[in-house]
Amino acid sequence: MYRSRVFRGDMLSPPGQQQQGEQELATKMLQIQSKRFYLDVKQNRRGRFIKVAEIGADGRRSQIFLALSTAAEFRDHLSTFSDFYASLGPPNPENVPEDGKLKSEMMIKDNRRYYLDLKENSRGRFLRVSVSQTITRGGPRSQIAIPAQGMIEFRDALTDLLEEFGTDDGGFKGELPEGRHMRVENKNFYFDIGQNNRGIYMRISEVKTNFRTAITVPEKSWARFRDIFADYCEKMKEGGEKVSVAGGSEAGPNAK
DNA sequence: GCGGCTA
Repeated sequence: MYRSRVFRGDMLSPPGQQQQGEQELATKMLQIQSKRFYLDVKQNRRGRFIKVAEIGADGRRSQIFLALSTAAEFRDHLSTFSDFYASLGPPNPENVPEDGKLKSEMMIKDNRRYYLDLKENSRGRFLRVSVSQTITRGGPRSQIAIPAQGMIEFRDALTDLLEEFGTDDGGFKGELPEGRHMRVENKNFYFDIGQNNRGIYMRISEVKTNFRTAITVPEKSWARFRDIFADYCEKMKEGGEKVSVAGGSEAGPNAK
């Protein structure tokens, strides 16, 4: 069983107040055995996605993110996995496959790989979903385990959300800002906005007659670049006396 | 009332 809510008003709320322009469009909670799963449909400027959070009985938390298109793929896999699970006999302690993987699938979205493994251990059977290419900065682990008995319930909840919000990831679709050119004395700078499978970026190129170099700045960090730049502008305005810009956590080329 | 073979 699950409970659900849909937020209408939040879709219209100005970006920035929640999670830096991230809106929660709907949420469902399902209790599967000792675990709770939260399925949150969210949206930011990159598009729509579902955050799946697993809360263990002890309060331990892990979560994965799925683009809506990937969530749809996952939903279809869940049907296949639960069919397969239903066809299985009782666990046989003698006949365990390598690493206990009864059935596996993989999904790829941009630079992420999602591994779906139906596994079994002494506690029973479960579907492990793990995500590779994850920047693990002390955050929750990108891996969840759904008890096999709950796969159908999970699929149905996912289906409800996908029926309401569709399977279109949305986000930018080639509507990136125009590039710009700036000339400073004998130097030329170009600002180009691009997009690849890792996301949106700005390419800043310095072009002289026989010299060209460029840096690529992920969209995620534009604001921080701007802040640092602005900070230096301020510092230089204050006068040439004690010019010292607090470095903070932003490391220079010689910092360790 | 869990619990999912590490970094």
